[in-house]
Amino acid sequence: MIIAVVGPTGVGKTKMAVALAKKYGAQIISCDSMQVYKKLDIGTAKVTAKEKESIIHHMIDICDVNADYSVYNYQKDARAILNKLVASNINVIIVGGTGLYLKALLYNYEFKNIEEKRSFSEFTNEELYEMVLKINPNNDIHVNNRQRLESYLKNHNKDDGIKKNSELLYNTVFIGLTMPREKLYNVIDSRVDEMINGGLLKEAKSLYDNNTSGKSIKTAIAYKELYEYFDGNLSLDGAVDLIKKRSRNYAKRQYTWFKNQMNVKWFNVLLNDFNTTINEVVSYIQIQNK
RNA sequence: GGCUCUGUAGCUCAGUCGGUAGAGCAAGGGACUGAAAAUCCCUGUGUCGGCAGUUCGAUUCUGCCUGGAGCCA
Repeated sequence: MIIAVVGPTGVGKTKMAVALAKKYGAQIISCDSMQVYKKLDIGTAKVTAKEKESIIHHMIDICDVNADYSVYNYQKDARAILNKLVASNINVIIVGGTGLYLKALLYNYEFKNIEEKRSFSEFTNEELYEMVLKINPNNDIHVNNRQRLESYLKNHNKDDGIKKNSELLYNTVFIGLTMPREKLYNVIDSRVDEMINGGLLKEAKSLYDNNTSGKSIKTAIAYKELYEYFDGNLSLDGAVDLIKKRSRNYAKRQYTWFKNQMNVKWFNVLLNDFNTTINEVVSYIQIQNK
């Protein structure tokens, strides 16, 4: 049995995953693009040893903060684990908020091995767009989306359109956790405050002092803003507000993905009565497995 | 008390030489195959502080009232 627990940041996915893992004797595979990195603990809301409740968690702390980890690596690594667990008849709970990683793990996404790393810095957006159009006349990547245009040009192999109908490869029950938007935003805001009070500044400062500056730092919300603060470009309050804002924006994007990319059954999370939510989810899973 | 500036979208502000307004951010929706906690797309009617005057017509000019900021006493 494979269960995927999805939803925006801050809804309680970690807690739900552990509860379900205990219930079904399952192991957990994390599906989070930032929790794969070591040393990014507080800011990524990584599960603590205590929260794990001795459930086995995979795909957390698997690479160096300075490493360049991507969906390509994730798919390879996570599938290896998933296949092994499935073969051993062990139940699996996949939890995480990184939609693309989840999809790459469970659907027929295919990535090529890239040898040469081409640079496209000499081209304008329009030129890149034309280049993509030549390869794929049905291209629907927007001209302004340079990042994706470059990515397409780097990764496509002649005559194969990157886009394929995505097909689910593993029989999976998708559980989505949600709550009213306003409530979620309040939870996110106060969670950021808790992180700050819980040692996030110290964690980020020690990375900063060690000149840690990989892709992870540039991408991860909280770290990139605190680096701006350490550099003197932002006040502490300004940085904290930015972290909150970007976390909220991120949560909204997560909803868009999970609502439209996969068939998710949504459950409203009751903050003061999480057990009720757990029971609802469990009874839904029971029905699905009949 | 006097002088000056100011009150326009949830926020910061533009603007209309008089014909009822527009950006950024927020917010909402969407896309997504190697940065994905990323990147990008779409969506802007709001008594233009209140009342009155001038005018065919005022958010725009004038007067008064009122909220805010500063300077002088």
